[in-house]
This record gives sequence, structure tokens and C-alpha cells, in this order.
Amino acid sequence: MIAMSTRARSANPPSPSVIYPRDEQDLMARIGTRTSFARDDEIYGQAEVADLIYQVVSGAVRTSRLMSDGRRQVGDFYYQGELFGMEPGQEHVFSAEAVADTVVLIVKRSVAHEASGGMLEQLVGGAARRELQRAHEHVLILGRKTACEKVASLLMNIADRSHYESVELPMGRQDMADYLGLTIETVSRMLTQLQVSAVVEFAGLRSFQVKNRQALSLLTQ
Amino acid sequence: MIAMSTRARSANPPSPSVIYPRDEQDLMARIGTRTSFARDDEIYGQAEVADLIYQVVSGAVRTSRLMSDGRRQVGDFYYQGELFGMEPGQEHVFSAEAVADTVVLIVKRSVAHEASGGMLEQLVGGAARRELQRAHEHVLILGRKTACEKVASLLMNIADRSHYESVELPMGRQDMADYLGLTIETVSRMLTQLQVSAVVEFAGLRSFQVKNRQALSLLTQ
DNA sequence: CGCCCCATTGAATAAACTCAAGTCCCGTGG
DNA sequence: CCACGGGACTTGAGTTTATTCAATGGGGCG
Repeated sequence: MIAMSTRARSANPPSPSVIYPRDEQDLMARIGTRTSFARDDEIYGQAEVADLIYQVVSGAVRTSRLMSDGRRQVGDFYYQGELFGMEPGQEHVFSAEAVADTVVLIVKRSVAHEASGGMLEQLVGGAARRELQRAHEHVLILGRKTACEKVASLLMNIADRSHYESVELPMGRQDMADYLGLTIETVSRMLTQLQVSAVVEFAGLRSFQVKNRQALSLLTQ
Repeated sequence: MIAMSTRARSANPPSPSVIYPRDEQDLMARIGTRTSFARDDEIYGQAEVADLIYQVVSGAVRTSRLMSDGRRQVGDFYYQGELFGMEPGQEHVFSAEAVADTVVLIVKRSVAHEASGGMLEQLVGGAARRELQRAHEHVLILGRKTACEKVASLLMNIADRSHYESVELPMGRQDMADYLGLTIETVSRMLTQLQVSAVVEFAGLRSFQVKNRQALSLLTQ
């Protein structure tokens, strides 16, 4: 289950402390346990007790939910520096897996409560609020956007987090499809369409550049 | 904007304190301001500052979000006893309107903080967690369910809250459609289909009975 | 270099949407 | 109490969008 990490990668990108408050970084790094997961490893499972808090150090994570007949819905993607695993109930409704080789900091909620003097509670609270905001955005994407707008929204979202011209897509097409409520083929067609219309340009399957930001923004509605 | 309430209605159903902790009821009732809204009245608007907490006394409320071209997504419905209006950001992303004639208790967050001695924070925290849970459920409904399953899920959800055989549908077909990411015609067709297959039975447009709970449950996946 | 997996492309199908007409519920007024 | 009118809902036919199924293409790792 637990695999070797590609920790070397974390040397290149700018320090995540640029985006997230220093405290958050420090606290999790100080009291958290570093663990590595290989591509598609499960980090936690559906119906597991939700007592741990996680932070992505490198790589990316998806949460997902499986229906009895195999249909899958991806809840969200988590990137470098982001907290995940805080679910409202006692048990996880979603499972979490590593999208790519990933390193994660893990903190036991009950333990951390004392060790952090309540500071962790604040971090978790903030992350939970962001969580709700993103879920609401996701609802809009799923409920009222066309396939093209859905794909554009996801690309825009990822591009907005990137500090580089060239944007890395950590997830494969199936993950994108399951996040957007589409099939893999439709995602592929829309990506082609966006590239043909010179909105984005792909250099390989998992790396693209935004060529026309305004057009992309319009497509996200 | 502010209309007379149908307060008489509140004589019939069992006291909401059956479902919600007495404290919650008491606190909101003690420090809240009672306000009535007519059908389709706006309770708060998109981009308004989110400093107020609301509780439904009678009637029902929907939160919704409008896209620039008029497409609408309903975020959720709130029924008797439920809290709403707690959004993560400073400003509301959704607006809230009365689905039917509705009475609401309103509490100013900043004021309530002192008046309740922190108790309100707990209530809001709990409600926010439920909020996230429901948003996650909504994501699954929107992303991976068929039209029939979507409608079945909504009916089941509403039926589960009801204490009676006969279930009241507070919202119209358009609201259901905008919640489920469907058109009004598709909702109508699915309702007909569910009725023809003897899963539910409608007595008028806004009232139904579950005739085959197991079948309905299966359809919700 | 070659193989395998993932992604793309194409054609046919199915699901949900659009547009249009008809029906029913319900409140209003006679 | 019943007739009436209007808005909400239902139904139908044709269209669009996204899916399904199948075949082809290409990138990256051994």
C-alpha cells in the first residue's frame, strides 16, 4: 500500500509557504508524519473513521465515491500545500487516493488538539470552509455547465494555481471525467476542441499552456 | 418584499424540537427576529455580506445561483427547523429565496456571539458540517445519476423528513429542475414515470405518497 | 526499439433538451 | 356552489448533446 515517493520533485517548485500561511506549514510539518503513496494507492477508504488530517506535500490527491454499480464521482482534487480528509461525519463518505506519486503529512486530530494548543482547529476550520466553497462551485459546474464549459472550468482552475506558463495536469483523463460527470471520450473531444480553437495547447498528455486566457475564462462562464 | 405569513400552518405538524435539540430551538427563538417572506421573495442576495444566520420557522427556502446567461442552479432547500445562510466567505455566493410563504428567524452573527456565550458558534458549526455533507451528496446526484435517479433521490430525501404518509412538496417543478440540473419537462416526465410504475402517487401537484419505498430506494442508487 | 496502456477519433445510439400544444389545478368571481 | 381564467404542469415530436462501442493512434517506460 505504501510506496516510495518521488521526493526529489519537491526541490523544484517554489515553497508552498508563498501561498499558505507559514503557521499552517509549520504546524503540520512539526507534528505530522510524512508518508508516501504511489499512484492510485488508497490514502483512506470510504466508511473509515475520519480522525486524521492530511496535507499534500508533493503530488496530488483525489477524493472519490463509488456507487454500487461502479459509477464513480470524484469529489475534489488536492494539490501541494492543501489540507484534506476533514469530513463532517464520523466516517468518511469519500475515499482518498494518490493521483500521482504523492507525499502526505498526516496528523491525528485528537492528538493534535493538545499538541497545537487549538491552532490546528483553526486550520481545519479554515480548510473546511474552503471545502464548502469548492463543493458549491462543483455543484454549479456539474448542474448547469456544458461539457466544454466543464472542461474549461477544470483547466482554468488548475492553471490558476500554477506559477508557471506550462501547467502540469496531475490527473489522467478518467479522473477528469469522473470529476466533471462526463465520459473519458467526451473529455478528450473537448480538450481537442479547445486546442484546435487555440485556447490551450498541450505539450504531451499531462502538460498544457493557456494560449488565450480570455477565451478560456469566457468558456468557464 | 415582506409579506404576511401562513403561521396557522404551524399548528398541525409536530414540534420541530422532536428533531432538533431543544437548545438550538430556544437559542434562535430567544435572540432571533421573526420575519415573514412571501413566495419567491429574496431573503438575501448574491454578493451580500454574510453576517446573518437564518432558521426556517415555517415554509421552505432555496438557495440559488444565477449564471450570466440566466441558467440557474439551486444549491439546496431548507425546511422547518433548519439553519441556513452560513457561507464560508465574507459575501454570499448564493442568494436565498422563499419557496413558499415562509417565516424565518434571523440572528446577527456578530451580535449573537455575545448574547449566546459561544453557543451559537456551536450551532453554526454543526449546521456548516451538515451543509458540506449535503453538498457532497448533491455532487454525486448531479454528476453520476440519471434523470430518473435524480428525481427519485429528491423525492426520497423529502419523504424522509416527513412525519406523515402524505408528503408535501414545497417547491414547484422549476425549482426541482434547477436543483437536479434538469429541465422542467424532464422532471415532469420522470414524475409521471415514477407514478405509472406505482413507486409514488401524487394527490395534486404538491403532495405525494411513497407507495413502494424499496423501489424508490433502489432508484436512488 | 518495441510494447502496452492511455488517449483520441469515428460512427451509431441513447438520453435529455427544445419547442409547441394541450391539460389540469386552483384561486377568483359570479 | 359552480363557472371561469390563468399560470403551472404535462405530453408529444423532433433535435441536440453526450454516451457507447469499436478501432486507431501515440507516449513513455522497460
